[in-house]
Amino acid sequence: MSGASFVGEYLHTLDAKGRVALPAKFRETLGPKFIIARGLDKCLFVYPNEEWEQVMEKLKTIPISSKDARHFTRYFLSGATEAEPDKQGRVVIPQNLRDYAGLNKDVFILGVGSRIEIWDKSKWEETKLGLEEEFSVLAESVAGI
Amino acid sequence: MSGASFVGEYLHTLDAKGRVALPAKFRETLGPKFIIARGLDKCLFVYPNEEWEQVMEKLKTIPISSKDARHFTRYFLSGATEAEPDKQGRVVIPQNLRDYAGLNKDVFILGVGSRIEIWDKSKWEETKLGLEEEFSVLAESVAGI
DNA sequence: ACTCAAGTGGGGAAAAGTGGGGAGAAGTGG
DNA sequence: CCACTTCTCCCCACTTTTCCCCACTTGAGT
Repeated sequence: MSGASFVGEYLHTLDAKGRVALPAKFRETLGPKFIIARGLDKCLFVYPNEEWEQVMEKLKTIPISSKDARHFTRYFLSGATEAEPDKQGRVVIPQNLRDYAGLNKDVFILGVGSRIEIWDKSKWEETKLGLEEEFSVLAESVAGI
Repeated sequence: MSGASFVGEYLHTLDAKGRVALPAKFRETLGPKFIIARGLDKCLFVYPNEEWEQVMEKLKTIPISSKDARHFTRYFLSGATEAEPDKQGRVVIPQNLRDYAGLNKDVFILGVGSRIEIWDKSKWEETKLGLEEEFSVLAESVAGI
């Protein structure tokens, strides 16, 4: 059932107009319209529409009367954007999202199963170094892989 | 099905006449007429008509016998305005609402799912700073994203 | 070596956002 | 009831941003 399944690591560039080309391999699965939002660990999450619907469903169940919930929803949704790529397969990343993820010229685009992530190059390289060491440890704690 | 779904963050200006341009992306969904009301956390809520109907439905279910409820309803509804944008897509924000939200020249307009919010620039920036730190914590507790 | 697809850069038309003038309606005082 | 002021709203004009399109570069495959 669960639709998309992205994998891979791509190094692309953010041009002067704030655009990045999405990896060709991801385009078909993403479809003509999708969502870019603030993600955990200061990267951006890119969701195909179906995945986004599910996230929205969850958010709707949250009562507006809880202050934490209101704030979370506000922050999360105001930091999201509906994107559609141009003829060359590029999307514009809005300024606020670029700031959030600290994106400079070079960015990594990662396939992470049901979503895609966009990272600043150096930030991902650092993170990755850390992960390499922990990898086997993590594998055990996460699941019985 | 579930109607509107606003996302994004836009920095616009309130001009000398008390007008703001609504983001072009929101206009179609909002339609030609909509409601602006006092919102929670000292910002303004903007609802498309359908969403407003639902809010009204909820209010009706509140027992009039509760004093808190009466006060809330009174305050909430008396501060609401029906707005329709001019040819340029701008709406006038009445003085009482401007006061309530402490709006100055620069305002942020946020898409928050079923509604839009209007914030004074500096107030939202402060609020947002606090939220950035809590984001990962809230993400876990609120939704299993 | 040639071809084709993917990624990158940039120019220019169109749209979005902003500011302000002026006619008409509404409110106020004589 | 009329004259005056004030406020609202409709429209025009300017600026900035967006996005659509064309062209170049690189690298992989045949």
